[in-house]
Amino acid sequence: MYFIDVILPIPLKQSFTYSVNVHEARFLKPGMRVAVPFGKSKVYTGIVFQVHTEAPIGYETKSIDQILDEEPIVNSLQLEHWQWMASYYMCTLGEVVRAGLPSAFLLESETIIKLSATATADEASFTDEEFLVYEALQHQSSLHINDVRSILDKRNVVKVIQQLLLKGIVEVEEAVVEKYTPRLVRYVRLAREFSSEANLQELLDSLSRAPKQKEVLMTLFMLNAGEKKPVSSVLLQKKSNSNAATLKTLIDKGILEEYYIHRDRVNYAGPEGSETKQLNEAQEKALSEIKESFTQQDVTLLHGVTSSGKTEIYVDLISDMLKMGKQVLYMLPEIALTTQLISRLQEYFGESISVYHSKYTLNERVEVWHNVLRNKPKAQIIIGARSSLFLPFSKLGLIIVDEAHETSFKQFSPAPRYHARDAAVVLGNLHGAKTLLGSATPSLESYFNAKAGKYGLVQLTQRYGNVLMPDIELVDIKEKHRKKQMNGHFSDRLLEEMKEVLESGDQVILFQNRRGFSPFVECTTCGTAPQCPNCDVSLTYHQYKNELRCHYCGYHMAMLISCMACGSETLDTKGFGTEQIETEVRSLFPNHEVGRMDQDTTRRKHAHSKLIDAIENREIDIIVGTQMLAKGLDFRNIGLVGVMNADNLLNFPDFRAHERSFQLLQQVAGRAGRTEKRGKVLIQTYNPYHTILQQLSVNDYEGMYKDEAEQRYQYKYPPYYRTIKITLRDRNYNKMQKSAVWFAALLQTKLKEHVLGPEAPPVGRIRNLFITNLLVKIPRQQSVAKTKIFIEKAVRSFNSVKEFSTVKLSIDVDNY
DNA sequence: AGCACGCCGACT
DNA sequence: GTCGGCGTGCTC
Repeated sequence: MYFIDVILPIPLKQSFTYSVNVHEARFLKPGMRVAVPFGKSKVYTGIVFQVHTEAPIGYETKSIDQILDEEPIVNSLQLEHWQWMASYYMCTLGEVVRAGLPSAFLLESETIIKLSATATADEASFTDEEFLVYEALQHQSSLHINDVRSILDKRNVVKVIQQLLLKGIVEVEEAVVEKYTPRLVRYVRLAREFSSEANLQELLDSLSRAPKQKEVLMTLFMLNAGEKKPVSSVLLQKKSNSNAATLKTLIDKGILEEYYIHRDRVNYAGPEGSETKQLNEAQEKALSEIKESFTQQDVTLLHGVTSSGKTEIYVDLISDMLKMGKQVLYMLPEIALTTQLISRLQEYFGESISVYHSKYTLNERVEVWHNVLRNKPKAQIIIGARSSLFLPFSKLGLIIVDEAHETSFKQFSPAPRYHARDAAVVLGNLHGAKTLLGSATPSLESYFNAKAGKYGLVQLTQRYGNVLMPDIELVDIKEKHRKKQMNGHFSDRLLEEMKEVLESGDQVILFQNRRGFSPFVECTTCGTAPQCPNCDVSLTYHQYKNELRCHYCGYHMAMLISCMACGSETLDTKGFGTEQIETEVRSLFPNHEVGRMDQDTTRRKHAHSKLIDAIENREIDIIVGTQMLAKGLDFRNIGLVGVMNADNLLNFPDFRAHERSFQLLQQVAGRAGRTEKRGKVLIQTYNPYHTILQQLSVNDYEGMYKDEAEQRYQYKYPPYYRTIKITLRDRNYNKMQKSAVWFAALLQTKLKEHVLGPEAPPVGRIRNLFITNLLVKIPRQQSVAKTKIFIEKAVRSFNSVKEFSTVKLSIDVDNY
């Protein structure tokens, strides 16, 4: 007897054992996919974890339905990495698999019903609902569960289907559908029988009265003569000025043959092999320091100010790796994955690059996966967001984590709640590869690790081409308000500078941080703001659709005409987001083009790049935007950056608010003055004497680091203490509260004062679930691994309490 | 997590 | 009297 342990993409700790026959056992290898029956009626796709002969005790194994791969699609290094991830981030392997595999690899089980072949319908015996389904099947050969749901207009349709099954009217078919369909390109060639000279001549003669067809053939010969490349039907049509009909006639006559070749969707046909830019002295020095550091350390932090030319250094390191035949992973925060950077790298490496992130379609992602798996030439360098760390690399030599301080490298939900920067370091170790963390404003943790000697540290303090650091000016808007020198949200200083820059023909960026300060609607009579019915938040106002929307659950409604509480029509939109700034700018500068860049305006797939193009082509003079503006964009003619209000950033209730503000503001500032002129940055604030703003204005990262580190030490926060956040959610507030208190008490038996909470989060209810948090702090000298084992044990106890069975518990390791 | 099974309130 | 609510237990 042979068995396989299968990882299913579900949040259950165990792996599942199925029986296989001897042939299957010989064929199957870890990393292949199998379709297996699960529970009463489901079919899941799982990954084979191991093949063995030990019969499990306590239950009967089921046998597998189907083997889905010829070769493993997941290699052993990945499995090892994924196991680390599951254990470190306290989640299941199944959850890691679900996050790691393109969803097209995880086939879905879909219940499909069909009219039974032997059906002898006794329509009189039908209930109304049964009749509706029966009737629908007269028009459609098969129905999906969801179709039945919409036909009957209710969720629970299984009973109806069961009745129909019982009566022998319908049959149920459990079908596993392969979602991935490779894109095929049609090519044509001359049929073999005409390959001889004589036959060909005869053929051409026979076509003397079909000039169009002859023309097509002549074009085909011409194309073939040039290069020995296959000729696609599209190309042939175009070159010969013919149409699909002519081509079809030739194929039907048997003169041409059509054939299909699978073509990768993701391909680039740009110029290739540009010479590496000559590095300047500072870059050369940094490069050799990095190389030196890599002889001692596996991880090196490159701290280089904005536009110091980090990318050129990366390019150098990457070419070294390619020469050694190693793969390179270049990770970026999703938001920075702009065409700008990608095309820049393509100039150097051309076709060796593949891109991988969530905006790509399922098919594209499957293709990149296969290319990496087979170590294809075009998959030597992968540029991707955090999920690219799951790709089937076999000989990774270097991982670059660019903008390594970005918090979007951390996944917060669903599980696995991993930090891609940290997971990359582990992945690097597994491959014996080096990891380079690049940042203009390193996170405190990384800088701390570098200072402590855990990582190498290389600094680059000069901007490329001796461009000066921007001149940062703080504007006290408290005073400006007092002196009545404000025009809406604009101080006189900001307006002055804007005018000057616009007159000189340069562009202006206005930065408005929206976070925690979205526009909402308030009744000026009674002060009521419309609330989301499912979450504890005010609905936010979206001007472009004139509707109210909840950011947490997606609930939306048309904008109200009168107040729901008092009925008066004195509704006012409060708070200012980018929309309002945009409106104000338009009326202040009616002769200039204004563009807005935020989630609303860039939601559609190409909206983002269109906007960037418009800015680069200087079709837009003033750009109003959110954080999006700060990341990975490289504009040439920004004379001024205005920060509308720095305070809502600084006052954010999080222990990293100061660090984040510094990082964000410095990045925004870095957008200014990338050419010969020195850029100007104006920061409007109610509190110009704030230490962070002062440090920012003189570009004092080191000072900021010292102050912040001191604070973290004082208040027992990372990097000095590690933290694990535990979240409890339930529909019932009291149950949620009670369970949290119970669980906190259990944790405290061992972890004592290092268990904080329960504490309600800023938004205490989302999607009708009440939420509370516990925080476990782990001092340096305490074992993180042991603490996790203890927490896991506590979770098991928690789950065995019946009263708490509906409470949802989730764990976030390193929740920062 | 899904999903089925099973036991109590609000309607035809 | 049924439909459908959601508590409970299970998945190889």
